[in-house]
Amino acid sequence: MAKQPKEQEFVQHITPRNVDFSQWYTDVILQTGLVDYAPVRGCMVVKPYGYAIWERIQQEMDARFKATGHENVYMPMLIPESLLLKEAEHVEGFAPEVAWVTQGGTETLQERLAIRPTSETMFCTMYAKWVQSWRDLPMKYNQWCSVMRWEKSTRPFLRTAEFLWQEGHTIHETPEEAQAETLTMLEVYREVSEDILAIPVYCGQKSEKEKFAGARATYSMEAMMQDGKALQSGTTHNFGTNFAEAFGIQYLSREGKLEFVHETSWGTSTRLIGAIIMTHGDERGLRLPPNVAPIQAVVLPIAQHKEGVIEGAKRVADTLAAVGIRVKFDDRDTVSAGWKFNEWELKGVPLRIEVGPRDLAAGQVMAARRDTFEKATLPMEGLADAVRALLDEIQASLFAQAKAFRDERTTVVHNYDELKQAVEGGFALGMWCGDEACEEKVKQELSATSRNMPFDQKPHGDTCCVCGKKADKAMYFAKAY
RNA sequence: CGAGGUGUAGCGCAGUUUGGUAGCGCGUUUGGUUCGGGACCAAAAGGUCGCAGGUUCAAAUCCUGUCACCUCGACCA
Repeated sequence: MAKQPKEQEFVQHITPRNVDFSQWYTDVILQTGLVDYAPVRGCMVVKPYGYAIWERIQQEMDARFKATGHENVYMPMLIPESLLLKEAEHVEGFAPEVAWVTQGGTETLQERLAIRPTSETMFCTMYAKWVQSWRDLPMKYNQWCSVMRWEKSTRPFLRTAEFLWQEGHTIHETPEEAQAETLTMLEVYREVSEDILAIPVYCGQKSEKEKFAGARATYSMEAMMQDGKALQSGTTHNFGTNFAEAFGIQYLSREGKLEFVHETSWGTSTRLIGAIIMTHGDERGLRLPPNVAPIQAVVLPIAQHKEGVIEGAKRVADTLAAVGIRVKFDDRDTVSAGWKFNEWELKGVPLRIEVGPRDLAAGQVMAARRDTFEKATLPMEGLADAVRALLDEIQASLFAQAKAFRDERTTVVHNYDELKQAVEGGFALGMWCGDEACEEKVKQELSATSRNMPFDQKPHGDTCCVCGKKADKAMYFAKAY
């Protein structure tokens, strides 16, 4: 084989993750072609392979949004300053990182326009116009868009100045409905994270200190990365009537009285891609769970210059594609088979299927798993079912590995010493008195933060793991991205 | 945004201390041989040394500024 392909970068070795996790992450995202750095500070270019993963996440999320009664809309990217100023806590929270448009063409604008850091204010403005009666409620809208936050330090997928996300915004008649919506969407996020991305998460409520600017209550799902740090990978908020009061979103109730609506919002972003990388990746690169992988199986003809091999391998690929498996048929003759093995391993394709002359003669194929590197011969007969079963197994195995890692590094702590030790490379679950001073102390001294308060945890005693005072809530603490 | 580090060919790097013709490996192009885990031989092409100023007869090398990336803090999704 004389010629080599353009995709040269794949030759480079990846820094082992246990040596320098940050460098490993950078190596992986660049070498797998997920993203490239943009000529604009803090911005990333999402390349085809990275965008394909995002499209898979979108498909899974969007189907569940529809199934829970939401519709997609699109709001403008520019928000007049006056709108942004209406909810005091909200402005205060976002002001430091808003980018402004001050000029249109050659004219200086009368009122500057914010490039949306989030769209609560825009949705509220429109909802105030659209709602008249209790019969108009609920309104449950979502939008897929990008937002901009002028961040000081950035990393592709984890924190960038502009990022892709979805933001759901809903308004309801009663506090109970709004609360149910907030928790339902958190459950949708958990399901996508665990069932599709194979990322186990801790769901719970944020502390007062950590909640969203303008929210009455914020909930999050927190995933553990392979360096033991927490990644907040989805949030839902119950605003109560905070924004409704600021924006005058009122309706005539069943009793004929003017009432404020109860509002929620919820979001997940391309940060989830960062979570996939840092949860599953290894020394060879990405490991994509089959349910989110743009390519679930790559079919490689082996010794493809020999007669009938390409045709035989193509039939295998077609068989799998016919039952809906996402297959890539790689018959490039410009690189060796060994080259392709390494390239697809780097890109994290869950299953590699080799079809050579000997396999074709024997009526079988060779299947190699990306998660365990195990190889098995599969008979041609009933191949699609066998491949499906293998993909399911890989999906389950990646989740199990991630969960075992997380559970092993989650420590129940009873006092400050245990807390201190636990947040070095993992999560601490302890009782907390609810005092912000304790969070501040942990942040200052241990550079860890409160993550969330689990719903389903029984208290492990009743003394705060930070100050020792009486406590009635459980709280996860961890260093976080 | 604070402290430290890096920026030289598509990629990875040497050269900078002590200023004096721009180097190496991989990749790329062409020809040939190979082909079940990153092939081999031969020839060739490829760089205003991150960017902008300054010092000097002369700057990759010294000075100033600036941008990007990496590490550790602060802030946040």
